[in-house]
Amino acid sequence: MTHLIVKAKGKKTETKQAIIDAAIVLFQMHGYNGTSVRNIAAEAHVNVALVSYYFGSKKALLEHLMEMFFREYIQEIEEAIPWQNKTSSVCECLVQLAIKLLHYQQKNFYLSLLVHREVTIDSILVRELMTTYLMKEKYLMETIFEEGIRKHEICDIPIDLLVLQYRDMIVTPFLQPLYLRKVHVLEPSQSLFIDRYAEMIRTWIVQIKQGV
Amino acid sequence: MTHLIVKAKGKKTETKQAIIDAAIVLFQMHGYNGTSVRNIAAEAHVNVALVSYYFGSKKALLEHLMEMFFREYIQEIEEAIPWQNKTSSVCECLVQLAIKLLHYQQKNFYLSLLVHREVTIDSILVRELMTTYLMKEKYLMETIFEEGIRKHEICDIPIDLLVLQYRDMIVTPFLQPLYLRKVHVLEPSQSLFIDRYAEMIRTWIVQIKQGV
Amino acid sequence: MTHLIVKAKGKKTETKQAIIDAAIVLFQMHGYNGTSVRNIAAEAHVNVALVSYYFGSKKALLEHLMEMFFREYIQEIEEAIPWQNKTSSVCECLVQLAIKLLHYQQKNFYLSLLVHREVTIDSILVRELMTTYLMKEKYLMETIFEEGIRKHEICDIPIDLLVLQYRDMIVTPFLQPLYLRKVHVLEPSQSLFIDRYAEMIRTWIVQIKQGV
Amino acid sequence: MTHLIVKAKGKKTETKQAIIDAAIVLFQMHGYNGTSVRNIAAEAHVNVALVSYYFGSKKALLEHLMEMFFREYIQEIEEAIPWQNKTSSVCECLVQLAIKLLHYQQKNFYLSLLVHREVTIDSILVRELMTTYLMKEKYLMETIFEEGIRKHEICDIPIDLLVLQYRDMIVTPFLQPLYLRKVHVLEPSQSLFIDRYAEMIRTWIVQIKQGV
DNA sequence: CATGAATGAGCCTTCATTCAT
DNA sequence: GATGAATGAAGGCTCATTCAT
Repeated sequence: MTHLIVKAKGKKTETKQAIIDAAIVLFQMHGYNGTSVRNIAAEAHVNVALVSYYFGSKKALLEHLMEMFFREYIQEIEEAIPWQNKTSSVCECLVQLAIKLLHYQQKNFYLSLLVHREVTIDSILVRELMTTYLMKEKYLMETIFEEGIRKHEICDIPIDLLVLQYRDMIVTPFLQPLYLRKVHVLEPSQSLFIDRYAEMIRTWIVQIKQGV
Repeated sequence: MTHLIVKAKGKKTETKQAIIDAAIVLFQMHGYNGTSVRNIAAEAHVNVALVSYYFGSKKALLEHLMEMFFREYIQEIEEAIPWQNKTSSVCECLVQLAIKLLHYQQKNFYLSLLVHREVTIDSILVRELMTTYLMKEKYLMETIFEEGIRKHEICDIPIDLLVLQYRDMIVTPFLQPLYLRKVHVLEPSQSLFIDRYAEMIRTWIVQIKQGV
Repeated sequence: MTHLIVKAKGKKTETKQAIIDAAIVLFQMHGYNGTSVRNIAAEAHVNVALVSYYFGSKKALLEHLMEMFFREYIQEIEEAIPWQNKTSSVCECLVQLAIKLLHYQQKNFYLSLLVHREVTIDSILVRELMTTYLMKEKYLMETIFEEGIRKHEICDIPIDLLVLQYRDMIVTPFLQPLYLRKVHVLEPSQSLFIDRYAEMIRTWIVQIKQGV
Repeated sequence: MTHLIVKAKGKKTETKQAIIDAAIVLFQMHGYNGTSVRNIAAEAHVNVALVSYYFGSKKALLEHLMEMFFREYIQEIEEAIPWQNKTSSVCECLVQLAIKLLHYQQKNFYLSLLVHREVTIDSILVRELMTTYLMKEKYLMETIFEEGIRKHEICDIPIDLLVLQYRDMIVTPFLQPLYLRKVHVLEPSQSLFIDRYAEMIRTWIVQIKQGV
């Protein structure tokens, strides 16, 4: 009896996950509006009606994916704020955070792609995500840079521009992977990529450091 | 007589332009797949069939818009290569080019938005644009940086990463304007924005300059 | 329980059949290109989308109908080849086959009409049907006439022309029923028609018989 | 001045003829409903609006073509009735008429094709053509057969069936040319075809002759 | 005579979703 | 939980025709 329920629940989770995986791949590839619920169901080897059944609607499925992404993304940042790692310098902390976020996005490659692109479109959902997660992201990053400036580790450049540039470098590989791939022959999904790319970020941080 | 001909010709151009304008606004707002030909026709106050009549298909209309954008965009870069402006330094040239491209994108605000986002999706068209225009963009930018390094104006940092970062800063305001607007309270479409943003780019260029 | 399953299955078959019936009537009446999917759906009292749902496309629906017709049509011929009815003469066999085929077409009156007319238009589908079914029809009929000539029952007239003429007589009432109806006041769909028309075929066969 | 008018008129006829020719080819190939006015205009290298201008409507163009065909077709029959050629026998007259009509249709190959197929569809136009031309055709042919029976040249077989069979043989090559071409490897548009095919008709006429 | 822009209706197909089973 | 038939709206596009030039 218990076994049956567990199995049932297992099957439920399995189906739900299959839909999520399929949606991530297809949304990333063809965009939200370019992907049909039937495409997703087919890719997931699942009945069409189950998408509505589990997620309510196609839109709600997208929301679910985006929330998934941002929740963990923000958590990664929170865990990296400097006063939690008192030993290291702020600059080192910025480098480590960048690397963490790059790894997080690489691990969730397709999901990151779709989220970053879809955030580009103005909609109620996106505005909510902006105020909920991206403002928090900005706030947290600002906090780190402020700490760096306070400690005279970092030049006194306007903080918002520092954050903008910093975040940009972290996001770009997963917003324009096709550009990197085709034009720069860089493959953001490859593990070696981050090593090289982090070097660039490190260089940038060195440059904004207070000249000795 | 002449007047009549002009008027007649004007009507065609007028309709075509109305469709283009409407398409730019709507594609930018809801994405290509989120915009219907009927939406465009309605926005342009024009009969639905005229979209097919003038552009062949919705897809061809998008292609037209993208080609429009890139052709002039590349031209702006070509006109800015340093040995055409012998008086100025390479670094100054890079700043001037950045400002030019920011202005070009600001002038074609919605068009830039839609192009940058749509280039994010893998498709035959996008791959063609990549090889036709974006590889040229990269080549031209590389040429400038190479000149800078050759002249010992710029630190010997890997050129591809310099280009990547440089282009990033130029493109971001028009790829993620919503993020800038909502999170950073910056309005990339405002003329004041460029003044401030250019300052950031200038700072970055100062940082990659060969220390004296 | 069984009842429910039967009913469920019945509903699908019911809808599919309604579409088929409606399509036959309308294709026959206004031609394939003169009939819209909406016309068919309306005639079948069924949602428009179900035509695509069950048959994939309007074209595939036509193909389905034609295959339906020809499969059984050829089977009727195969069952009538003389050495399966050893008792009767070849000539009698030809008469019987003609009557069988007339009855088959009369039973599937509208279907026959549409098939024969649509076969008149050059297309990939039609070419396939030609090589798959009509060449087989020709081959089978030739075999019968050959047997008749071998047995000296039938005059030694070129076989291809015999087949052409024979098939013609069988097909015409269902290719030009309007002509028969309006000009000759013959109604090929009436059961009496075949009796009379078969007499004509019988006369023709008597004429090609070896004079005693 | 006169020259100009003549030239203008010549151009008019030229355009009209180009449309007619194009329409015949395309209607024959893809059917009336499968051909668009734009297809015709393109094939004729003529502006779209001119089809409506010269013929009023697409339907009227079809009517024009059909009338064209039937008017001359009937005339061919009228010129062949036996008492106008008193020297020859009725049977020979029937053979000659068949050959004439085959030649007429071969000369107007595509036109014949389209007319015969389009007559297959029930419509007001077709019903009019039936009563105007095809009933006359039947009447004229009956007259000839009656003469043959009266003169004891032809067996006393029901006249309507004789006419049906006779007309059938004449029309079939131009109603089902694809069938003849693909299945029987006969090319009704080739001049040699008629020689062979007429032999078949001759044989048929010999068979319905009063045995001596 | 000829043009081509414009129209509104219609084409076939696909959409996200619902519902009875 | 899962199925697949069913729905009504909307998708992109083509149609025959008109009309100002």
